[in-house]
Amino acid sequence: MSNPEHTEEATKTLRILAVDDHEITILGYKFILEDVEFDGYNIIVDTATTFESAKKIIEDSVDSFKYDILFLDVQLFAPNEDQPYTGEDLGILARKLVPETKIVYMSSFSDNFRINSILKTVDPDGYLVKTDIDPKSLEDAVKTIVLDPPYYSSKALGAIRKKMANDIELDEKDRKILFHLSKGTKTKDLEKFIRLSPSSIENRKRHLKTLFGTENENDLALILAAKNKGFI
Amino acid sequence: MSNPEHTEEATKTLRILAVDDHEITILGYKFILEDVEFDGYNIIVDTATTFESAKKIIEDSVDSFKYDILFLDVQLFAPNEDQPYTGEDLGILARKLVPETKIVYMSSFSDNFRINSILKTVDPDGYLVKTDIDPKSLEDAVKTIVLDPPYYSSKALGAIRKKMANDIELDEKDRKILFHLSKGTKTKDLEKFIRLSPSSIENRKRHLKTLFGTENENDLALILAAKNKGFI
DNA sequence: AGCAAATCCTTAAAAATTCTATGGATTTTA
DNA sequence: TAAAATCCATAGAATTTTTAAGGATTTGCT
Repeated sequence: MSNPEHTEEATKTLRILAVDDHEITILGYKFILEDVEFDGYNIIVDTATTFESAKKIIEDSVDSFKYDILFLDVQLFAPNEDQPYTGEDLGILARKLVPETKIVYMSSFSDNFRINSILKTVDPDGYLVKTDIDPKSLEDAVKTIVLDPPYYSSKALGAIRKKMANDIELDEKDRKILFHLSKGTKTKDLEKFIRLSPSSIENRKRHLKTLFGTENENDLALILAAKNKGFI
Repeated sequence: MSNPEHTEEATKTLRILAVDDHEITILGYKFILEDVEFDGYNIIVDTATTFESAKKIIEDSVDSFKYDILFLDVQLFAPNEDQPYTGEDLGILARKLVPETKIVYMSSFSDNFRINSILKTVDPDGYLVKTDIDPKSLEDAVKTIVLDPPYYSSKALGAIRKKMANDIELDEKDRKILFHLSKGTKTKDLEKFIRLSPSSIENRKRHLKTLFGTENENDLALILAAKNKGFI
């Protein structure tokens, strides 16, 4: 279990860093979290609104106190301004720098592809879909994450459940095909993202359609079925 | 959501069938569950201690009232008396007969292989490892399962987390090899369970050992590593 | 210790699967 | 309707998996 520096009984401190590009959201977390009654802990919430500033704060913390929990927004930047780094990258970085620190993700929607990816690359101690969050559940989350992780919010659990219940097995190339198709990439352009010949891509697409029970239907039907089963 | 037959406001009834081969365990559930305060529901717990009796009760219920929740013990029988049917079979049956009924599993230990199998074949609305259960968590479980399933107890979530965080991909044959090896089956006897030649099995075993980082170690090291990552 | 059984490892050929290029039919889009 | 994109079938190439056979090593048992 994470072990914050503290004197024996007096006031134990639980240090949290919340990273979200919306200032107002951060204020919400800070307001709720610093109010949580939890086993005599004094909860302190620091904040950051950009990848760079969060990175700096975490790096600085390595040699002094370390944070007990990191709350990371999955979508650190607006999708159109193509910033190179996301919340996922920040989590990967943090795992290296401060492995004992618990990491919790928050995302606006339950994007299955993203959830699956983060569960593999970061294996966070918690995953909260924002619409699931209210003061009480956030409090539950903090306690569970400290005492007996992981904590997954209801919608996150829904995505995980779908994935676990699935007996369709896809390899990396299949997943990439589905992902890029769902982003609107045209079949003929897929070869730029996936190291396969156009005809192989077509073969795999046809194979995917039989797997998902959308034979002789178009690509839209395929990606809808894939979404439905939690792959995208 | 499941909709038990009840008159408008008066007393809504929540019907539960608990199946476990240990009488004493059932009494525990009954005692706790019928005491739960839940939104004006009157909770009734019926019980069964064998596969056959449970099957009969469920079949009979199809044409009258239907149960809202089934609590099923994973290990319905002692492992030595090789009864043909397990809690998993009962769940599969129930899903067919009464698809609206919520199904919850309880198991004595967090056997990853079993959990993974049940999550695929039955996709239950809840999975509780018995050592995680106390009156409060059981109450939470019932409420969550009725209102917003699924509910997975802490140790079950641990197993699920391991699985989701894994990037090792095994096919059915690999999984069978691991499973039978872990049961003590000798390599030369594996071919009776898996449609492969002895030399293929050896190849796959070697491949598995590299995947799990136990190259040049014995089979025990392999199955320990596989257990550790949640595959067995 | 010593024997037998089981496991481990290599090699090489057979079998199966996947990839690829090509050409043409069909559908979608502008 | 013309052009572009998608869909589908075929067949040879490339890759991976399976299989058989041999011997080296380890394990289990008396």
